[in-house]
Amino acid sequence: MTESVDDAAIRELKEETGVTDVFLEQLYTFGSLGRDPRERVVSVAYYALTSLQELPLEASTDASDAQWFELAEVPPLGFDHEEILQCAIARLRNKIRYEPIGFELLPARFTLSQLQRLYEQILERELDKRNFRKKLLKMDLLVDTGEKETEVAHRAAKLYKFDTQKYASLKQAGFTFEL
Amino acid sequence: MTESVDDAAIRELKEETGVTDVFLEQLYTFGSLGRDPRERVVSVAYYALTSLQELPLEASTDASDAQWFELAEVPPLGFDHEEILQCAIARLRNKIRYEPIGFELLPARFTLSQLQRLYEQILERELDKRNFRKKLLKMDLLVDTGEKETEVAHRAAKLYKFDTQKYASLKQAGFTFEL
DNA sequence: TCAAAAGTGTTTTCTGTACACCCATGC
DNA sequence: GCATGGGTGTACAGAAAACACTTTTGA
Repeated sequence: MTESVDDAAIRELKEETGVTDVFLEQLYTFGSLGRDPRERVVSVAYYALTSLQELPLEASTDASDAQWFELAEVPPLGFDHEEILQCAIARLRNKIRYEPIGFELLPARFTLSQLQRLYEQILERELDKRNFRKKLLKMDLLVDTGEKETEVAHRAAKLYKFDTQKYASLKQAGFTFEL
Repeated sequence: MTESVDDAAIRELKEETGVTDVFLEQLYTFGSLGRDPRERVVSVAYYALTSLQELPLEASTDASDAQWFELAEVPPLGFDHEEILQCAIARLRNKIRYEPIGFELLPARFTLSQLQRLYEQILERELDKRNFRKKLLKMDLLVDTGEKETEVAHRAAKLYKFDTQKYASLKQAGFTFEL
């Protein structure tokens, strides 16, 4: 009674996974009859995006019931939770095409190849390396941090970060991020 | 307890406005504290699209509290209902660009000019007549009904209808409607 | 010196945009 | 015959797509 639905989502995410300060957005409200055979339940589902590399330690190591799975390896889920998951994936696939949410799934500094692999996995198709770089760099929303990868057994790639401020002001002015 | 949230939306819409059998979609769930100062309320909002021309008679004439307004003439709304309305408009503006929901706001048979005016009003910018027609007809989703407008004081325009079947199968095959 | 991924330009094709006039109809 | 909106094609520019080799680095 004293907590907004958004705040409840933030709290639950933290309690179950230890994850805080990430992209979190309301997904959909599931309200069909019989989704839980025990009683009538309406669920306001949320989804969060974060980078595995930036998970808080406790999230990956503590002994809670929550675990991380590769999408292809998610075990059978209870109730209508498979439907909810598919709904979230559909949202991500749509949204990533016209909003820069891909960056939420990467560390703050990332290489262009990481970014490209991310898009390829989510969109489930291959992208041309040169065209991909051309397009993204032309938007002028990626900042070269001057740093490079370390501990790789090949030529080290430049690390970029996403210019959130600049995106916000461009968006204000009617610009649409589009891949 | 015995009605799904979707069904409740369908029922409410009918009770308040007499409108049935229209596009109806869940919009967003509003769950902040204090949205209703009297008590804690979580609202699952829905929005519907229909053509004024196809409204059932009782909807426009009966003496219920519900009324139709031009968007620019909506009076001050209670609680956070202004926010909800803006959310619906934002959804419509986004969605109309990549899904064929504009047709939900027109009669089953419509002219290309009607369609263009609709898009211009929702997107709030002018479109070029020739380019608009070229693009839409090229998608091959509009069927010429062979009929024409009547009772107009100028050359009568062809009436088209949207090919829902064809769109469904194209969509299946990966096609995306885009304006 | 080899393996592995980083990085880089040009050409061709397609798509979007700009633009102006004749046509049909009712009054 | 005139006012009103219906209907049509072309030229140009910018974006998307196709495509292959050299560079850097650690092992």
